[in-house]
Amino acid sequence: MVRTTSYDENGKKKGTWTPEEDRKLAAYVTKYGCWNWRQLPKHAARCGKSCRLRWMNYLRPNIKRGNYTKEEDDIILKLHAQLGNRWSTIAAHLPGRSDNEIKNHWHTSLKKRANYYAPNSSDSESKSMNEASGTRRKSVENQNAISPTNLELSSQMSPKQSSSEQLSCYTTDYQVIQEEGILMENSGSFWTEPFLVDTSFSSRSTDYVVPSIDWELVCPPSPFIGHEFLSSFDLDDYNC
DNA sequence: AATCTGAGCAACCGCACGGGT
DNA sequence: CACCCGTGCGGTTGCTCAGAT
Repeated sequence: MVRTTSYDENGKKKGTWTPEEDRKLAAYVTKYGCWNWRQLPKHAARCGKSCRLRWMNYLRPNIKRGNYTKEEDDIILKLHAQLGNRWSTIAAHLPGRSDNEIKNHWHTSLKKRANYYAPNSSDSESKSMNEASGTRRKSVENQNAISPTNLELSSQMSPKQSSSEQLSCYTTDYQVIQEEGILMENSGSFWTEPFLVDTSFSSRSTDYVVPSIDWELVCPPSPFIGHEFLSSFDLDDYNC
C-alpha cells in the first residue's frame, strides 16, 4: 500500500505522499493550475510526473474513491470490451474516476467478472487489446466519436489537455470540499478561468505568466502555507 | 498465536506521442 | 526534416491488510 520513502538520483523524493505534501501540492495547483507540471520540479521536492499523478488520482476536485456502483461497473465492462486497456478513455466516461483507479478496479474485481460472464473473454480481451494496441494516442478522433462530450468540450480546452483531463478538469459545477484543512474552497469557475484567460499558453514557454486571478479569493492565507511550506517545498516565490 | 497467501491499491517506470526549435 | 523535451498513458511493482490455514 505505502511505499517507503526514498530519493532518486536528482534528489527528488519518492514513495508515499504525506498529508502535508498533499496540502502543498493542492495549494500549488490551486495557484498555477493543473496543466503546469513542468514548472513544479524547479521548486518541489518531487518530480512533476509524480505530482501530476498524485493530483490526478487523489487530490483532484470531485474525485470519487472506492464504492463502484453497478452502473459504473457496467460502463467499465462495456467500454473495456470496446476499447481494451485504454483506461484514460474509459476514465473520461466516468466523472470523478481516475484511469489508475479504474485500472486497479479492473484488475482486482471486474476482470474476474468479465471472465465469468464471457468464458472466451481471454480471446475477446486479447482481441480488443490488439485492436487497441498500436492505436494508442493516435485515435483522438475515435475517442471523440465514442464520446460526444469530448467534442463538446474540446473547443473550450487548452490544446495540451488530453480527453480525460478535459473532462476531469473542466467541470461545469466545480466544487472543492474542505477536508482536513486541505485547500478546498468553493470557487465556482476557478478551474475554468486559467483556460479562458490563458488561451495562448505554450507548454514549452518558460516565461509563463500566471493568469490574473484574484488569488486571495482562490487561495486565502492559511496555516499550512507558511514558513514550513516554503522551506520544505522551496517555493521561495510562492506568496499564496 | 504464528504464518501464509491473495486481494487491493498507491506509486513508479518506461515508452510513445506531440510540439517546439 | 531531424532532434529534443515535456507530457500522458499503460504496465508493473511494492507494500499493507484481511482472511485462511
